[in-house]
Amino acid sequence: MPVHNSEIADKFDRLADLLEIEGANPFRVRAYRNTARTVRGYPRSMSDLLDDGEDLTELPDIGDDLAEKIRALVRSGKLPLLQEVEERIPPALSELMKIEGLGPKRVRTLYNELNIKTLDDLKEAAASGRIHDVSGFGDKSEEKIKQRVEKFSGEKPRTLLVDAEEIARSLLDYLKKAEGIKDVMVAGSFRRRKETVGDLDILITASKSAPIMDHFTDYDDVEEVLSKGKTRSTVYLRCGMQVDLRVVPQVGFGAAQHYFTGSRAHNIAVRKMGVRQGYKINEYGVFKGDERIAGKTEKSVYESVGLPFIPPELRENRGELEAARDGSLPKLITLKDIRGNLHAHTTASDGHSTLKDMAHAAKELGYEYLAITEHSKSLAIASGLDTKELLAHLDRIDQLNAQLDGLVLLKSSEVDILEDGTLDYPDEVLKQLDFTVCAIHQKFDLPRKKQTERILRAMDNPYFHILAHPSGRLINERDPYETDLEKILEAAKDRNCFVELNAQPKRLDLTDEGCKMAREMGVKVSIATDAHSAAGLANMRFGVDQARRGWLEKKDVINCLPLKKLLQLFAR
DNA sequence: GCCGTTTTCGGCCCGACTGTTTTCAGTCG
Repeated sequence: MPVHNSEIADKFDRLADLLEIEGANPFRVRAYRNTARTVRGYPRSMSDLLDDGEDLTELPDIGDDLAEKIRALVRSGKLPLLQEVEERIPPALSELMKIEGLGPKRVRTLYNELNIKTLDDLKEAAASGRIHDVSGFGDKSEEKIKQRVEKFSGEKPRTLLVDAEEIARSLLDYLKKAEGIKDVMVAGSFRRRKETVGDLDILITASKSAPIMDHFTDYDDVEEVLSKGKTRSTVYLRCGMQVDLRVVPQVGFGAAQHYFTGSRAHNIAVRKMGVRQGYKINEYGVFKGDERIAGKTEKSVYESVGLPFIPPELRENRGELEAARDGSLPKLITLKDIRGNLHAHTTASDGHSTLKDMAHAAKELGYEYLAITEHSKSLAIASGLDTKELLAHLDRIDQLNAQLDGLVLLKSSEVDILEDGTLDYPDEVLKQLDFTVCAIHQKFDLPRKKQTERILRAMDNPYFHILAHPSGRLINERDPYETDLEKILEAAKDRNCFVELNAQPKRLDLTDEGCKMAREMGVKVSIATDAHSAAGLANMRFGVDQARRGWLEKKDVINCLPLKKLLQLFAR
């Protein structure tokens, strides 16, 4: 069983927590946290990289020492330094740091003064009123700890982008009614269009800030006000989401947008570039000494360090700064580039809209084509069609096509990839389709090697065209099944197959990193909604957002092609 | 612990808010 990147990252995070509590060199602590972040976000597993003989010191912020620690961890599952530290101080102290308002210093104090080692110890100490006497704590601290330890339920959940949009929309409508407000926008990972959002960062310019802050904390959905100041306030909404609101002067709005859009890693890298040129870049502008030299717009911030504007979706410090520097930023795909949708269901299998309604909805969106991809016979739970039903359905599609003007329905199917890698219809049926969308819907728990081979075998079938939702994950609900994406992409490249970026907000599968990998390997992507209703076709924009995060351009996406060219691609 | 168009040593992003202080440390993003 290979050690996953997430396990490696968790261990380094815990090591950083414990060392921080011990009072270790903060920069060394940061180095471990950087490692955790780098490893967690890396598209290939450390285990694979080592197997391929790659040099881990090529990764950002990883030097000889950390490369060796990762290597040992992958080989043995152990991080000896962490074990050493855990013998010195109680491992559960790192859990305590997850309580809002408790950082390394205060956790250390509570441990030294009251021998608090676990969440239960903390709960008990707060309940029995022992905390407010500790130096540096008081009545308010004790009361907050009491409340927060009560409500604490582990990791903070991240909200799906689609849900965050709904929350943000209501809040923004409300905020816009405040007196003296000029600009309002949501920054942060929301603006970077990340698949999930941790909290909302709202940025406002206004003539006066105090009325805005009052208006904000008066919002109906606010459950708790965490802090409230002149330029920044933070609240929890009833749904559990944290919202940070900042009021910034208009003259530095661009700098503020840049600062609060992040990502942190991107910002730090940009600021370092500024420092090298003798500038200070913060949320108020770009400064040379006391003189503001830029910051009205984001473009001016980038220009100050000699770069072109970088779209928010790329700001993850995954090579966008280097690309910007040598003029090779991708010209990212936009929703307008999409000419059709290659994955949709109707009432014939498990969809909720009729064939006709789906066709009309697609036409409304200005599409040239819509592929009808009902489930295949093995997927009984989704009313998969047997051969006879499929052929009858194809006839209905032909009939409707004869009546349609300006939109072509493509005859396809979401064909199950069976456990042995065969497809769920015989070839003589498959060849009657314009193309196929093939997917795994059962036996999610095969070992990685077997699951990968299953997909490769399926791709050997000349009627295989697009691998649908390549990982099978449902965000926050179901983990991806274990596969070797690089091998799959290699095979797709060899066999002229394609991978889907499923645009359902819960799937967004390929991931952004997966898109980037596909692009780099020369495998083209189909962005498709997997719509189960006419309304579901509108999810395309989430797919495009994710594609942009994955550096995809119009030319990387097959459903940006006109119909004739698209169909040529399917001739394997 | 990492890193280098000032550097193989000496830096490492930086400002707002809170609570407990009595001038600021701790936390957070």
